[in-house]
Amino acid sequence: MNTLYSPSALKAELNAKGWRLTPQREVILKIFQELPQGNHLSAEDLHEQLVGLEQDISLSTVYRTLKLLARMGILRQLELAEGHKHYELNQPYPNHHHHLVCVKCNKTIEFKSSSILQVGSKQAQEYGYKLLDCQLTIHAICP
Amino acid sequence: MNTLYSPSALKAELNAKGWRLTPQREVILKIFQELPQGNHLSAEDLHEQLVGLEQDISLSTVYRTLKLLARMGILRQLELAEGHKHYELNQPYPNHHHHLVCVKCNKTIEFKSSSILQVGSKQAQEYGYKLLDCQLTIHAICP
DNA sequence: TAAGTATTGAAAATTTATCGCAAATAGCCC
DNA sequence: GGGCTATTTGCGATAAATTTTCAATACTTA
Repeated sequence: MNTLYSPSALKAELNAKGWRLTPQREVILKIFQELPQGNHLSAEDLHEQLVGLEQDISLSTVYRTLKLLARMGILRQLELAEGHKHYELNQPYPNHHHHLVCVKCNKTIEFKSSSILQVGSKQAQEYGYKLLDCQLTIHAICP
Repeated sequence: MNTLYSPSALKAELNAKGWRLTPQREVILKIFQELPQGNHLSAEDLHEQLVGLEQDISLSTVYRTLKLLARMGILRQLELAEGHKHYELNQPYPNHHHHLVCVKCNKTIEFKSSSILQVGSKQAQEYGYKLLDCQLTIHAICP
């Protein structure tokens, strides 16, 4: 899984696969890196933030970039109960976490568990897959 | 999590919350109960199966029923990599399983892990949530 | 069995995400 | 640094998935 990405590290990783570092990609990654722990953004959320920052990035590019960064393992795609995908930075071990979601009110609680990442790594390894992300999602109803 | 639902058990569970047992809901649950292990259906898939069975259930009702049964904890909603939601029966312990998904080719492998369900139950309990479902999704790239 | 409310079907509307194409630009080589 | 080429962007159009509206129908309960 990923470590912390400086712009140049991002560039290296992109170029290694024939992709390019663009200002749009850099800005989007920066936003996720500066997002407070526990926050996550949908494509629309992100687009609005960018407009607020006077960074004019089209919605298409937002979608394309989110997909790309998730496929690189830099972002993780969350499927919470909101009906659309959310994204957050895919952080390595000590910050790696999972989600407990109330399907009624959509409230989401983060929690950590070292054993889950172990199970995930082991499974991926067993089948020879390259691990990108590993997330436990608990659907439940809050009191 | 759920046990096996007979039509009358389904009726009881529905009525307890002011909902009704309809032939549509009964047929849809039956289809999932007879689905071979490892299969899962999208709303469209299910609708096609129903048409094939000469069960004329509208697509709206299919969507509504899938959502309802998932919220009751009878079905689980899977977010694999296909771009639309899939559903399967939410089975208790010995059949409870998780998914390893290749984000490139969409191939999905099921695997079991008793420890994950334990982690999930513990977390839900800790916050006083009523557990509906608990699934580990591993995103990875196949060889 | 009748009353009252939940549910259904059909079509329209929304929401979410992708695509095609021309213009812009990052990376690379000299 | 300037030019070449392939990648990326923005825009609008489009597609796909899901929800909503509303009148008609059908469960439940008393």
